[in-house]
Amino acid sequence: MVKSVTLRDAWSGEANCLNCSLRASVLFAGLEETDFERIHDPIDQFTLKPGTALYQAGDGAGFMFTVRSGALKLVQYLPDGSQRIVRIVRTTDVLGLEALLEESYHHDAVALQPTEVCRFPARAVRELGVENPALHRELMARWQHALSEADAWLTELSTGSARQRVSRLLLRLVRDRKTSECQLFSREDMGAMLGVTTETASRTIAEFKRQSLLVESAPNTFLLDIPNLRRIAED
Amino acid sequence: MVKSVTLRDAWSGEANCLNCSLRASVLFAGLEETDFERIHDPIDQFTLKPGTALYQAGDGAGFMFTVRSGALKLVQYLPDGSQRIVRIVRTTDVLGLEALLEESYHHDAVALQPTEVCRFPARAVRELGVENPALHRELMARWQHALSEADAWLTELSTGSARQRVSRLLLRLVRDRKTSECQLFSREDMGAMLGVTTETASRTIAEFKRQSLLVESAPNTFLLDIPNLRRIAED
DNA sequence: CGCATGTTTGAGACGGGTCAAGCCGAGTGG
DNA sequence: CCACTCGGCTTGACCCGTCTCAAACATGCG
Repeated sequence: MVKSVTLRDAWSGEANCLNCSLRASVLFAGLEETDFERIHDPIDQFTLKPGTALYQAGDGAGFMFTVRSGALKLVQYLPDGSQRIVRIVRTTDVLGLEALLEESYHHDAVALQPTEVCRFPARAVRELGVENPALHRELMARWQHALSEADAWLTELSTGSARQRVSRLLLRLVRDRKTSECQLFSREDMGAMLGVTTETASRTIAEFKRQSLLVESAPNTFLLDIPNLRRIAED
Repeated sequence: MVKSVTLRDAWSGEANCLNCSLRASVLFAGLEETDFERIHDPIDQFTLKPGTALYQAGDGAGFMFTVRSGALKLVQYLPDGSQRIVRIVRTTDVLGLEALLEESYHHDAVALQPTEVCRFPARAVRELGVENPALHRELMARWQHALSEADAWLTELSTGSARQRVSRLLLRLVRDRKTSECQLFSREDMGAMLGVTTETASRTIAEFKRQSLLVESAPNTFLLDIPNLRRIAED
C-alpha cells in the first residue's frame, strides 16, 4: 500500500525558462529577461515516477514547483492515520505556494503518473513578487485558483452518494479536454479523494463499466458517457 | 427555512480606520496614515442580523469585507439545490478576496450571529497592494489562511463518522479561545457544514448532551468536555 | 512458477438517510 | 392574558447505502 520513493535520482537537468514551452501559462509568464537574470539560484527539472513523493507535510519548505506534465495528489492525514486527498495538481499548476509564507509544507505531494516538475526557490519569488506587478497578480490568481478548487472538491466530491461523487470526479477529469478519454487512478486513491472506501470506489466503477458509462479503450483508460454521467452527478 | 434578508438598512456609519480597535490584526495592519489618504472611497461599517446575506454567489464583486465581530457562513450550492457550507469566517477574517481578481463572488455570505463588518472597495486594495509590500504580504497570508481552512474543513469535517465530525467541529469552535464555552449553530447549518442531515446533527448533539460531553450553560450556549470530545474526534 | 499487489465480488452488520410525528419556545393576534 | 401558529429541535421506525471482513481473481515481476 505504502511504497515510499524519494526524490533522489529524479533530477533531469537545469531548466531553460526563456525557451520554456509552457512559458505563456506559467507562474513566471509576466517576467522579462532581465527579471530572470535576477534569479541566481538555478531552476531544476525533475521527472517523477508514479508513487514518488515530491515533498512531505512538515518538510522544510524552501522551494516551489510548477507541473510541466503529469499529475500529483496533495494528501493530508488525520490523527487516526486515515488520509484524505485534498486536491490534485496538473500541468501548469503551481505546488507549494505555502513556501512563500510558512516554514514547512502542509501536504504530502505524490506523483500519480509519470510527472515532470520545475523547481525554483521560494525566496526568488518572494523577492521578485514585491516589485513585479505581473508576478504579484499571477500569484494571487494561483491562490484564488487553489481556493476555488478546494471549495469545489468539498461541494462536488464530498457530498452526495458514492455514485454521484464518482460521476463528478470522472467529469472533472475530462473537463476542458478535447476528448472524453481519461485514465483513472487507483481505487484506493479514488476512495481517498471521495471520502469513501476502496471497495465502494471499486464497486461503483465496476457498475459504471457494466452499464457502459465507462468503456475501456486501453488498459486503465476509459471513454466516458458524459451526458449520462452528468445526469447521475446532478440528480 | 429560507428567510432572505437583504443588506439594506444594515449601514451603521463610516469607519475610522486609524483608530480601529482591530487595527493591529486587520488586512490594513501595515498601512501608514499616508496610505489611508489614498483610499478615496469611504470605508463603511455594517451591522448584520443573523440570517442576513452580505452578498450572494454571482453578485458583482466590487467590495471586500473585514469581520469586526460575529460570524458568517460561506455557502455553495450544487446543481440539485443542496447546499454545503464551505467555511466560516470570524473576527479579523477577510471576506471576498475573489473580488481582487474576479467579477463576481463565489459564495453566499450569510451572518450566523449578530455581525459587524467593514466594507472597502477591492479597487483600493488592488492599487495599494501593487506597491505596498506589507499589504502584499498580508494579502498572501489571508489567502494562505483561507486555503488551510478549506483543507482542514475537508479532512476534519467531512471525514469519518457523524460523531467524529461533530466533535471536531465543536473543538474547532473553541480553539484558541480562553473558555470552553461556545454557542452552537442551528442543526441545519451544522448538517450543511458536516455533510450530514439535520436529523443526524440533532441526534448527535442530543446524544452528547445526554452523555454530558456538552453542558448547557445558557440558552444554546454550551460548555465542552474537551478531553473526551477529543477522544471521540480522534479514535 | 509463485508471490505480491491491486481489483472485483460477496455476505452481513450498522450507520445514517428518510419520512413522519411530537415537542418546545417565541411571536402574534384576538 | 391566553390560544394559536410557526419554526426549529427532538425522537421514532424503517430502509437503504456504505462499511467491514473475507475470499476469489487478475496482473506483473522476480
